[in-house]
Amino acid sequence: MFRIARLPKKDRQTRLVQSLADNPFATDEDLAELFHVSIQTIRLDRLELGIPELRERIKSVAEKSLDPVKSLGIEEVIGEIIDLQLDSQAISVLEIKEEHVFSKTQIARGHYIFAQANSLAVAVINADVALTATARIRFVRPVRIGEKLVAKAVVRSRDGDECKVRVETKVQGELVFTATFRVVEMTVAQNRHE
Amino acid sequence: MFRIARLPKKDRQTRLVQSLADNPFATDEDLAELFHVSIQTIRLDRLELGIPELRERIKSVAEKSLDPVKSLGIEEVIGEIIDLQLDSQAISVLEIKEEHVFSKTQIARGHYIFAQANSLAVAVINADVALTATARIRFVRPVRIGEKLVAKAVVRSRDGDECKVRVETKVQGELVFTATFRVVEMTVAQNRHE
DNA sequence: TACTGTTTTGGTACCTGGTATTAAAAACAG
DNA sequence: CTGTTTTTAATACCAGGTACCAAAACAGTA
Repeated sequence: MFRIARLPKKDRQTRLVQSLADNPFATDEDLAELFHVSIQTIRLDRLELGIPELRERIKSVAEKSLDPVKSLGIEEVIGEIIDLQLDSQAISVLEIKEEHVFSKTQIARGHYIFAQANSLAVAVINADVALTATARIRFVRPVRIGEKLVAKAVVRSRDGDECKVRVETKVQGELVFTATFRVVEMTVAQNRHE
Repeated sequence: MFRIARLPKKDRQTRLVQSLADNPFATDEDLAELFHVSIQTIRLDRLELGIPELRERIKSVAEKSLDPVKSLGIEEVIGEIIDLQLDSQAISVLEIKEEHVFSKTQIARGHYIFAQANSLAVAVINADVALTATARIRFVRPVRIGEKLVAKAVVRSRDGDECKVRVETKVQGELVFTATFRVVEMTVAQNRHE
């Protein structure tokens, strides 16, 4: 009888963490088989690593998914705003991932690029409520999966409750998209009809 | 000693279903207390109603949330295409739901309206790959939650691999958004780099 | 009132996937 | 070869059940 090669403790534990990360549903028994060790060893490992038992793991996944915060399909603002000077300028970053591209070509769908620019244009306006009225946009070159879009919005002019906002989106300094938005502020009175 | 009012079986069971719908984490014991009956009664009820035990309920919630299908922010095409005549015209419908609006005002975010129009403009083009090059768009009036957007795209002109597509979006016949896209077809040769 | 059917309880044995603890065996290192 | 680390084993116990059986409690009615 020959025994199967076992990993050293350290290695096993790092693999265990990985393993549970992409399959939180594994029981200790499953893991024991996977690593060719006894159930007790797995339990010791979990103890040392502070990993909770199966049921707790599943529960926490379920709780997260039921959390109202997450369930908003898209975040409040598309892209992460990293600089914001109200009524002046703002910058946001968006990394193009699999869910943003055409599966056939791996090229980003235009409306995500637009969404980043549009939500930035709306966010930069110093008003309770701001809505896009018109826009002229240009896709300079296709954007591919993995590229990081940096959008910069600048408020160009202001006339009463209307602003012109210019947004330029670049990938590593290279211009890929431009847009000019006319954004209007709205009084909440709008809410009267209903 | 007076006993607390109990519901008839039928009522209890319908309430039980509701109760578990908005809190799948309740144990039989919790439910027994809630309805002032014994644990066994709850179990009989679950049996009759075909409701699985706590752990299975939690598990299924967790599985759903880990399902790769759900995690795609926006669907492949925004809105449901109900008519499509390639290179000529197309129509899609999108109902504005909670996830599409600003929570403060219940008004639809511009980029969803744009996304519906943009993906329709791209879909109507009879080509392997079509990308938006430029667009001029106008939001005629704000769109509110619950409204059904009907977008109609018409191919206006064609010049080699470039098309002009006009999209008008209406709610019950009332114009709320217009856009003119310049869409280009792409040869897959684009994929050469990388 | 006594009989009958439904509904509710109670109790027991058993299951899964653990925790907690103690102890022995094996592996490895100096 | 001894000391330490690592791995196994064994046992008692827990939550939240399933499956099953029998005793109550209640309601209607002949």
